[in-house]
Amino acid sequence: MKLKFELKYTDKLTASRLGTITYNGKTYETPMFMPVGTNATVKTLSPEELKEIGSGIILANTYHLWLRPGEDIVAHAGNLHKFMNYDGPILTDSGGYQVFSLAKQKDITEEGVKFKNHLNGDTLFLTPEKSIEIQQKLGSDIMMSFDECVKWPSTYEYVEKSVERTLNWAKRGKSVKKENDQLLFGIVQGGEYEDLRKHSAEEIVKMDFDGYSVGGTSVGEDKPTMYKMVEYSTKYLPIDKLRYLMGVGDPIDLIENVMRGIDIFDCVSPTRLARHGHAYTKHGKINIKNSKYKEDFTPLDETCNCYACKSYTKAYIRHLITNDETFGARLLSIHNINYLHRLMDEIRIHVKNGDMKEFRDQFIKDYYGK
RNA sequence: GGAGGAAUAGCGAAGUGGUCAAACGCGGCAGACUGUAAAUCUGUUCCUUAGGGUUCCAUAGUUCAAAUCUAUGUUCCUCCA
Repeated sequence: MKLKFELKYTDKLTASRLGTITYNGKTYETPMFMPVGTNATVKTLSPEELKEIGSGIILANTYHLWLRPGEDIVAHAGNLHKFMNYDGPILTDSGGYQVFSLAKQKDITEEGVKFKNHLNGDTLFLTPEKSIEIQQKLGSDIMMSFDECVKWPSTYEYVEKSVERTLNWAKRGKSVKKENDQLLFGIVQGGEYEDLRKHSAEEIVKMDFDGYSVGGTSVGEDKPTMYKMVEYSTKYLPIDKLRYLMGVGDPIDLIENVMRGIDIFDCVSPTRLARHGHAYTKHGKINIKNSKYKEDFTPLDETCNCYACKSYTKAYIRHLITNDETFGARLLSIHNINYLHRLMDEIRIHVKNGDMKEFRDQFIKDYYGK
């Protein structure tokens, strides 16, 4: 079944938007946060738990599923939905992030990217065509173009070349796409350079993708730079298509970037931080391993409605985490993803109310205590 | 009763004359994490007023210098009776 996006409302004071995604008879509201399940699982959580906390689209990763179990096995299972038992929408990243996190600069050529398989040392070669072919076999609902996620900072000269390469790759990927229900998104790159972002966005829009991503953020840049990168990108994107900011999930960044016209976000933070013992709360991020929680028999966040907060205390979760008990990671993952989903709920209300700036300022006071 | 062996920081364990406040691991205390090579990684962990001070079972020695060598004692382990 095909995923459909409808823009419902645009804020007058900011670039914030409200919309709906319909898929498989269900409607999801945007702006939305998407949990990451790289390896065809949102680490420690079942699909039922994800639905319980209100997850909509979730992510999976082309590169990792290509290596294991292999796209053919997923295809033999039916598709990714059947393989992992998730009937909500699934978005696959193209492997573009692995160009940033795994490849060396010299491994990147016009043709594609050479990887050293971290599992057995094989040399692998991923191209834009190959990435789309794998994603088609995986059967995700939203496929991403294969791009180069450039490290920050990078020189203008390097980013300029990289943008051309990513545009080329987008075209090549699109050319092998079959006519089916899968959507394909283009990705805007261009580093922190306004004219390169503009060029990247305008050219990618000309290719007419089903939606657009802002890439190349959350690679170590400071927040003002990230926000600029987003602004330089979204202002050249068509209003009626979904806009996805890749890899961003810090609570304040969700608010700031909704205000800059983003509809959907993904980030590993809630689940990784959970496994490392951290919880988002109304009053900032806490480290449950800190000894001050040893005898704290209150919930992670008094204002939270999640399963972990309804039934368990900080002291107990601390005990689980310090003993490497998986249940602790699961409780914190439930809590953190739920926190981001509830934050998006609030954001939607404030977009509708037209008071996003006030909401942002109050959030900063509560979260950072200033 | 006899014969061997061992005692090192919170725990385990290296070190067997100077480069030793003492490797390493665990535990403890903190920190980082952004389209997940991440249930991972980093720092720190005798005391300190930051100048130093006090350590390697105890005591007495040898030596310019001892965790390291000697003597005695204490405790523990193994084997034999």
